[in-house]
Amino acid sequence: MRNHAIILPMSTDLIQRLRAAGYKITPPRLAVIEVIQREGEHLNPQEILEQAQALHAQTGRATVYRTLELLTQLGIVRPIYVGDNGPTYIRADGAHHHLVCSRCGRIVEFDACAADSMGCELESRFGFHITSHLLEFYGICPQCQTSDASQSQ
Amino acid sequence: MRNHAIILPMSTDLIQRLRAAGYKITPPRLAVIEVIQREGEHLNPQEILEQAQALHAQTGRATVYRTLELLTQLGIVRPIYVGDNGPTYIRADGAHHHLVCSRCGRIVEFDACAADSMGCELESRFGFHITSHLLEFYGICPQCQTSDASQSQ
DNA sequence: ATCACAAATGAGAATAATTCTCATTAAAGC
DNA sequence: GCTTTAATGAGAATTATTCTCATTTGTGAT
Repeated sequence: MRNHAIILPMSTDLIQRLRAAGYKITPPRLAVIEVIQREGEHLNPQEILEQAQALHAQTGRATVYRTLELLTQLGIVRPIYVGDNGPTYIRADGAHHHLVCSRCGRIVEFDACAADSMGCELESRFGFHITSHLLEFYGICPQCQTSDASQSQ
Repeated sequence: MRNHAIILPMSTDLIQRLRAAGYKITPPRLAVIEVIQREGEHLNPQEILEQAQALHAQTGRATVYRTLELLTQLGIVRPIYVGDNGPTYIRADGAHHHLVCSRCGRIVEFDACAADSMGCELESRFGFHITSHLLEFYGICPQCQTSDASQSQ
């Protein structure tokens, strides 16, 4: 039974990176990568499993965890924890900017970010090759400011 | 049996905040707060439990979770996820700046931060009352840059 | 100080999330 | 096509977290 039947219009460069690092190109890995490439942001392991299974039915849960770990190692994806939910995965390039309410968990995303310019300085200062960043501000949202102090969501 | 026996040189203002929000001041809560005040950063729930039990022996695990949730709601502490470990708790004031290696998980902390100035702008733009922030850059550390691509830790 | 009441607690059960184990499969290079 | 070895899926095992419920204990009123 051939599984190559799935025609994935995958970004070939990611496959190259996997292969270059000595990893095999397998249907479950392709499925997970495809899911993240396509749907992208903030999927949790369960959701990634489900969507990967839509592409490659016999994909197992353990393999999804293993693949996410591998892709994280390779700097392709990254777990992110926002609010009180478990991890969700995002592409490890690009930036994420959140405004998080400590009281109700409400999250606002914003764009403009002074951090971009900091990247260069840090690169030379610490020798890191920086690929992305996360900037989160915490505080109390307008709604929670006006309502009673001892409430939730 | 009186449990008030524990003399805690606690910052009274936190007690005030708890009381003001209608919560009772109990030995386990005092113990957890004391642990975080004193030791402060990056303790996980297990460690917080152990240290709280050193202050108030009969403190239960569930209560630690409940107290951490409460303190998070009140904006006193905040869970933080760094590397592949579970949550650890930090005081919700002040800022945290990390440089995280995607490959080996190495973490470098840095100080200077352009984000402070952004806070004001965001406050007026979104109406949040901002109390702290987290800025994390992700990339590859010097050590991992020089070593082979397919390695870990 | 005592009382009444609701909130908070501890113990352990229940659940959910993640990791491990191991026999089987299949990708990659020859 | 054949060999080697990494990768896989299934489910067991483990770990972390939440829930349940009977009991205790702060708190404000008396």
